[in-house]
Amino acid sequence: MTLQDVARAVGVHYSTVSRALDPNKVWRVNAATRKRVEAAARRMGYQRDMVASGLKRGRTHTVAVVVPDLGNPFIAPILRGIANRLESAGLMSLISETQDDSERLERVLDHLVSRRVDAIILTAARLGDGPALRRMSRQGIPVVLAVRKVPGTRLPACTNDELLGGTLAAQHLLALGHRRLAQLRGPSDFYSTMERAQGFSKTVRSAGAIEVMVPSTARMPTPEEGVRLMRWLVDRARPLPTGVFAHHDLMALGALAAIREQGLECPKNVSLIGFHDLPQVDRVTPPLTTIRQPGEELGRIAAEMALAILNSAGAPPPSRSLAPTLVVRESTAPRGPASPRAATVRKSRR
Amino acid sequence: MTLQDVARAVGVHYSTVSRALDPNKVWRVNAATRKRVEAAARRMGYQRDMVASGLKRGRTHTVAVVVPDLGNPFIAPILRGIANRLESAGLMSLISETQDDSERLERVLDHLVSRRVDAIILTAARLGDGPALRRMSRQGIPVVLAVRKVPGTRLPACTNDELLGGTLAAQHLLALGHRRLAQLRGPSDFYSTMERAQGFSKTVRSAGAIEVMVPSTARMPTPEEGVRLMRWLVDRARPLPTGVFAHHDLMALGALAAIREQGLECPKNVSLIGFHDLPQVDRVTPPLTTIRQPGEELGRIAAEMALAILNSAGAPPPSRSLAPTLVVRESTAPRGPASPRAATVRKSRR
DNA sequence: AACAGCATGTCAAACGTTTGCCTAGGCGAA
DNA sequence: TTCGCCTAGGCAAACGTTTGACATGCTGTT
Repeated sequence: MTLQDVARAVGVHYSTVSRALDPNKVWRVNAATRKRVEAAARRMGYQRDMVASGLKRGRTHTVAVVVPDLGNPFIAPILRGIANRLESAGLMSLISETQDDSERLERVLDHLVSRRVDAIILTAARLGDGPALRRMSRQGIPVVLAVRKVPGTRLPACTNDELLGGTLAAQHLLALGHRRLAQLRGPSDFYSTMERAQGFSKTVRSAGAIEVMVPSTARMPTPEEGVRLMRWLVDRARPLPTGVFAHHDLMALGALAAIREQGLECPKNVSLIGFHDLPQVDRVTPPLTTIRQPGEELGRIAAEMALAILNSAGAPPPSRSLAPTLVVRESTAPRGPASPRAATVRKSRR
Repeated sequence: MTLQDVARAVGVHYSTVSRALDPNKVWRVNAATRKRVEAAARRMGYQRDMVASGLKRGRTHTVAVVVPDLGNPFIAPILRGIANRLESAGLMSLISETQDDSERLERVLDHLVSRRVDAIILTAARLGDGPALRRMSRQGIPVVLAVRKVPGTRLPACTNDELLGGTLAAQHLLALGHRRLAQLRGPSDFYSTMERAQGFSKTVRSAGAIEVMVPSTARMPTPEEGVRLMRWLVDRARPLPTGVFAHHDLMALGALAAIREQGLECPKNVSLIGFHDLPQVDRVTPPLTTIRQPGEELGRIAAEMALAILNSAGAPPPSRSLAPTLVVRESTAPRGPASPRAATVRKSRR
């Protein structure tokens, strides 16, 4: 079923059919023939071959979405935002997972230039991804960053306002009266980790409160790493901070388990605040106080930035950062008097 | 950067370059020239244009993955299984979401034929999707079903063994001594709902226990619908069943809330078992007993079925159903003596 | 010496669109 | 009538690959 077939049926040249079916070229054809062509095309179930069209026009109407980990629940809404926004513009999303592996990212990117995707949306880049991305730009493929920017590149990015996120977390804990705070940091090669940490620390410091530094950061944002870092705090920090900010809800969930495993209670002995507002964290015990990131909107805007580049072929759009919001639930509480029970437990561990 | 460019650099005809770079045709070219071509190609950073190749060969190396709802957490692992398996075979996945809307599915499918995808993997079809799928088959595009089959089509499917899932749920509750059971069913136009319900009912019946029928089914598998159906049970079922099977973890989560809201306790007054083993349901209170479906494997196998069709161009592979497993946690417990507290509460509601 | 057979390359026609350019009328103005 | 303009449509050259058919030169056989 090609233009030829339709043309034969109508009795015109196939180039006429092509034009009749192209909204941008339809003025070149008589209204009456257009009608006939449209009717025939519909009747025969003709569908333009986007592959041939892509070859000729150099536009595949395809955007690659590269994610580190499809299993991470906070990716899903972003993907959704991207896919839906693109679809409404007639583009589709080609997805691929890098498993947070730089070498795999390089392979994937090469493959994508081979597929002549119109643009690449890279979610959750790592700090070291700069060079690979520059290669793409040199090939002329626009790259848009979502979720995490990578410094040292001029790429447009749509991110959370991580600084604000860290600040909100700190402000909340401070407002509850906590004076001794700590954070369980995410992987050190995430840009987001740097900024979140900075927002938090700065706010704590300028309020004159104390931040207990956990020497290590998470290797990956997982519950297991949350357990590990929280255990360090419970084991080594004297006195125990009463307010803790975990850089990822999954880590917070792990921290919660670690707290319990040491005979402590949240929020009685320690208030805990997470990040992302993943689905179901409102249903754990205690329901998690967290910083909500607007995932779907983030994806939508990243897609819009990509579209803007494609349509204007001009200057890259400015980066945007979206404000996260504080969601107060029950894992944070006003600082009570020092708990004798906690003291006992701490002693018992030496 | 085309074959031409490389050819010029090496001093051969571009068709020779094409062959030198194609593993299936490389025997047609001298080892020495092959080396020179490869070197030049690498040096110049040549990447075969898959669009042109796709046009010529009629293979786009692209498989469409159609999902109902990217927000549903049990989709993510499936997507992952598919994407990774396809990628290891050199194909990529084009995703699109239908929002469980049949009309939108039709539009998407049309678009996909236009893109000449090699195959379509449709996850979570609804019972009414048959005709649209038949259209695809007529166009010659192989369709593989994942997660849910649609009866009345001969399409290969990779699904859970839903019958077994329902059976496991019932057996577990029966083994705990429960004699009065109920299920909160999923949407009635899901094939999975039918089978799960049947597996459950049959097992209950043949054990001589009683199934209290909830007259309504969920409109969507959401917590809200879980609340609604569970409320019906608590309000209207006399005496209250002590073992309840929710067809989806999200519904179970809702049911949990409904149970609590009525002053009852899980698992003391009612044992609750879910389905899917979504992430984090082991961290709610009480940790949810559930039926685990092998999501990633399910996706992987669906992808393999698609690949099998593409490679053999012959008979469709047989459908497969994967065995789910029972994951016992703390939302189910042996039936205790009738709880006086529960009785009180029930009275207080009249 | 003639020739079959083989190894290696080149040629050119596809694949289905898009699009710049050309042509054939029709029309109004000079 | 002649000219120029306009509209509508046809023609054919791309886009970058793939691949059957063909050309060339060489080897070994008779």
